[in-house]
Amino acid sequence: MPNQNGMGPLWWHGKFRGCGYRITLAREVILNVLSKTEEHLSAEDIYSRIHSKHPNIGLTTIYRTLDVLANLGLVYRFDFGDKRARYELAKGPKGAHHHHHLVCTGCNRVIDYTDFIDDEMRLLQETEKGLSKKYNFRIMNHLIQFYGLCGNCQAKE
Amino acid sequence: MPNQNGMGPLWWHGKFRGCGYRITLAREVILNVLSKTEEHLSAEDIYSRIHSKHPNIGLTTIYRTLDVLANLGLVYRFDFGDKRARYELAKGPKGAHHHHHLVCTGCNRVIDYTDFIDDEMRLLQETEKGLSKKYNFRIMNHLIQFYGLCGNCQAKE
DNA sequence: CCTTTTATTGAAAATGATTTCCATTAATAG
DNA sequence: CTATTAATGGAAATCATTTTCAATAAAAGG
Ligand SMILES: [Mn+2]
Ligand SMILES: [Mn+2]
Ligand SMILES: [Zn+2]
Ligand SMILES: [Zn+2]
Repeated sequence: MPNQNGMGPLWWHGKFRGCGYRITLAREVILNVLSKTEEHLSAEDIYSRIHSKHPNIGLTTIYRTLDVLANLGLVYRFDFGDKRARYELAKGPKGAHHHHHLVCTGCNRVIDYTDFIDDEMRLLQETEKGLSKKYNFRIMNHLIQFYGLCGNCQAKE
Repeated sequence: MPNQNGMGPLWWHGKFRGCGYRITLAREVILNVLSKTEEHLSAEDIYSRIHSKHPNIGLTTIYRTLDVLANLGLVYRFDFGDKRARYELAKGPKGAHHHHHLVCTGCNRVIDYTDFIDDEMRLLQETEKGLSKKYNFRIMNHLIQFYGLCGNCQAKE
């Protein structure tokens, strides 16, 4: 069983090696930051969380690494309307549940929710099946977001 | 009944006036372009479709107008992953059906679909109701997109 | 119509997230 | 340990979108 903590090959090393990618400090550190938060971090967010301990890891590398991770399907990239890409781990070793998002258009807060996810998934699956056939479209992924006002922002109305 | 063709107050004039916005040529023309296409146009797309006939309408105005229209809810703004915002009329006088999108990650083609929309809407409504209560979140809008490969791009695999 | 008020506009400059360049560094195969 | 070449960082470039500001033109009132 692949190690999940201290040393030894981590869960993602295999996938990396298999694709010819090298295991580097920057990549370790970036994945580490992502696996330790519930938030939806931007490239700069990650940079600033890393920078004090690893002043030699540049912002450019963060961008490049996030690109690699997104292509590998290890992270999801989102657009929550604040003009910068935000990322979350697709599925850490913790096995976080699949979820969707509530996005507040007032303050840009993002709430993860898993309620009704089962019904959603069921519908999505039927829909995917139908659409794949009708449009000859191979669906790989989906995005569901609700936009509105969080409690705070409703109060400020 | 508000006029929909040649002259007389158009369907959107009321909404505009009510919000203190003025009716201008640029706005007429931009809404006109949007109402005549099935495509999901970017600001520049609109600019180039207008420019030969109205060389005096600047790109800046297109951006500003699209902002106004989006805020009024007359157009929807989308991010289909090609690094530029794309727009479609929310509901022209033609009363286009509510729909969602299939987005090809290979060639960026976007397909409108309305299949299963009724089931989707039913689920969305229940979900909205549940989420509103649980998270005290007032949902105003939703986004559903499927990502994958269109027929052409599957062939190129 | 004519005048006044002020929203709207265009052109140019600024912005800011993301990318690209390129010389240097370091992961990995042998 | 050495060779190969992917990965990196810093500076410069990109490029969609926004801001600035002086000029223009809707709309309201006569
Ligand atoms: Mn999330
Ligand atoms: Mn559409
Ligand atoms: Zn809020
Ligand atoms: Zn395609």
